[in-house]
Amino acid sequence: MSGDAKIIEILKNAGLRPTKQRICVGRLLFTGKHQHVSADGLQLQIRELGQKMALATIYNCLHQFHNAGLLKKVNAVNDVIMFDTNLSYHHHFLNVDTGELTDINKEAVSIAGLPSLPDGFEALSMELTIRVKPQI
Amino acid sequence: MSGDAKIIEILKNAGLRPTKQRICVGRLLFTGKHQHVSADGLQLQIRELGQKMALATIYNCLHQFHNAGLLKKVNAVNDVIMFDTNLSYHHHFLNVDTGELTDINKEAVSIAGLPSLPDGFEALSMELTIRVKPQI
DNA sequence: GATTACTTTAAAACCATTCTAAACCGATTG
DNA sequence: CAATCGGTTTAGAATGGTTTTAAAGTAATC
Repeated sequence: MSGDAKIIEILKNAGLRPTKQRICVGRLLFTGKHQHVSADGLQLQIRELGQKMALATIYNCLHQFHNAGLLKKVNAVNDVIMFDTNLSYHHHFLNVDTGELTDINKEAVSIAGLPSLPDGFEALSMELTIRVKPQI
Repeated sequence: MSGDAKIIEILKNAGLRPTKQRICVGRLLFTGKHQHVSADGLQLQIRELGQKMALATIYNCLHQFHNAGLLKKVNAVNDVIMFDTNLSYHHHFLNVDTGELTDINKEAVSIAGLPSLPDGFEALSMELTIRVKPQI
């Protein structure tokens, strides 16, 4: 697989051994197209490729990728942890029926006049979530 | 308990029978001071009062109060569902270490230029979450 | 090629939440 | 007052996403 070279490069740069499993997950995630994934959803994708991987391994991968700064963690929705391959500052529509997330470009929203932080705290990130549901 | 009259009134207006348990939880929640609570945290408070209540009952209460519009549901944090007695539109600081939420007055932030919703969807609510952590 | 350190895995454990089915009110009626 | 009837509470079991464990497997190093 020629495409794997790029994935292996990404993993090495992140200080992660390019194992078979991490390459497999990386191939699904680092496609250039942003996406929101859960461990469970990934396992389904992997199954569809005719492969199999322990759920624990997928969780490991996702957390390692996250710690390495390759993924963003999105607030849990419906009890499921979601990861985002879009690392840039942006916001989300949240479909409350399905838990599906859709990116909102940061240019589409302007947030002004931020409040001062509580004493002794520093801000890590900020995210606007707009809860939506299908019209009846 | 004279203070209970007000709670019973709230429950009746919401179409809920004023049972011992719902009054107990209501007394803790509808104090006039806004707060963020979880089922588990409430059970601790109740224990400290020398009383006891099944966790399932507390969950029931919280969901019934929420359905009746007496509580807002806040996005789960650290796998725990949080309810907010502050029903007005506002935002939150989220202490990522503890999961603790702090209100941000809506006046403190101005959000402009909202994006158009996906086709066929309607917006339910919107919330800005600023993740913070204690400075080292 | 052997050693060492890290990875993966299946299975068990965990833990917040929900479900179940039985006991328990509390109001209403005869 | 007793019988009844609907909603309510409860302990305990079940659920389901996530994490841990300990053993087997694999990659890197010498």
